[in-house]
Amino acid sequence: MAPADTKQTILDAAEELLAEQGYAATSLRQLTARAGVNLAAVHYHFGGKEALAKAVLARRIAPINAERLRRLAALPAGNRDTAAIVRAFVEPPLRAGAGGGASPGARLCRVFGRVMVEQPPFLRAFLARQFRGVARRFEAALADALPGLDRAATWWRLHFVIGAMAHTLQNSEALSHLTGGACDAGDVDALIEHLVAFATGGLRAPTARRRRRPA
Amino acid sequence: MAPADTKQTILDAAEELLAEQGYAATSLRQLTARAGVNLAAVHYHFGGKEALAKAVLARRIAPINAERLRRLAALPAGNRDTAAIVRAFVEPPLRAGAGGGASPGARLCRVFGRVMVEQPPFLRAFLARQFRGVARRFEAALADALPGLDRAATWWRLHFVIGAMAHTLQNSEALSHLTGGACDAGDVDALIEHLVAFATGGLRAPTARRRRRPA
DNA sequence: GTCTATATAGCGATAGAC
DNA sequence: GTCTATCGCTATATAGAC
Repeated sequence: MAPADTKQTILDAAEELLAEQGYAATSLRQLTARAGVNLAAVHYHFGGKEALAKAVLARRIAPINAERLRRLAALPAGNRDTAAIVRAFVEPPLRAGAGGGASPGARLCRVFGRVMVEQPPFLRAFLARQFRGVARRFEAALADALPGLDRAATWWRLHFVIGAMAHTLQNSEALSHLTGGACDAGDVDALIEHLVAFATGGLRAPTARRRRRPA
Repeated sequence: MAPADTKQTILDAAEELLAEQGYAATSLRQLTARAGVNLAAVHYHFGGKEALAKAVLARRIAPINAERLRRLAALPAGNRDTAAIVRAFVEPPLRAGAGGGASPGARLCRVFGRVMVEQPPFLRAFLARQFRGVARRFEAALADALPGLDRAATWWRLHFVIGAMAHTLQNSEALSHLTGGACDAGDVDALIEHLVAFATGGLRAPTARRRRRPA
């Protein structure tokens, strides 16, 4: 096997297993067995398990976030179209790796949803650094498009959109099964339209007045 | 230590660690050290690590789902108040264990959000069984309240609400930090109002027409 | 019911031959 | 760059004394 291939093979297998099982539950032995490479190759090429996980994430996150910012910047100045902002935010990760639009791509990008919720301690700072700038820019764009919303509400709602997206990246196949196929996890286009419609409606919702605490 | 106390102590420590680290990353040694009990006591009282995890989850999920169904049943017949349905769904888990409403309770119920996304293989069937009935009843209630929505859209949107809730259970402290305290994860009342307003707006949003695939 | 001691297995990581 | 062999450690689980 050519040297460059080994590194890519390890990255691909790691991405697959991280998406399926998460970081803690995936062992390097299982990974190298599936990839058909030697155990020591992981340490030679990446330095260890933690560094490998960061490499897997960086390979996907960087282009996704670049694409998000590119789409956000392409919106007209003074944009008030909330749906367009949502679309710029959720479409790049949902389409990541989905070259064919079918399930193999869906599996590839699930690692994204997985690590967003697992967050092993050593990844927390790494992930926060990767996403903080993008979150700030989208929050600002949403605040401009929705001037009636105070900042706390804007942040909370962006947080909810991220949650809906992450949960979908992670669990949409279970929903396909539960609904007997009525919700098709492989239909990325339909999924995106459903999510954009829902998120836009949620972001535009009137702010609730504070309720009294129930007794 | 009295016998009954040992079992409870183990459950409490397990819940805490599962919430913080997840299933795979938590070892029985770490758990028993924190609980101040012997390693063998876990196997004596529960039979093993997997059975312990199921016991931790069942202790919280059963009363939460019972309370959800109780609140749903308490709504008037022919109910069209989407917000009331959402509230019946999200308030029990968000308030679970939050006796004081402060952060210790928030920590207790995070295990809920954690396992909803981690899903070790042996828990998948267990969790599906715990939640399937509740999900079906709430989907039916939403379909009644929102007759303009087709079934696939109703299921997708319920799925998004679950995602927003799970992500919040799991990560709201990170949001507190990111916003410099403007979003206070310890303020359960405010959180619930934000989530209910967002989810209701998302559920009521007009269904998107199908877009053409981008080139 | 609680403890010590241990069985059995798997882990990440590394040294050193090739 | 790739391999074998292994170190040092931790994991879950259990046997058996008390």
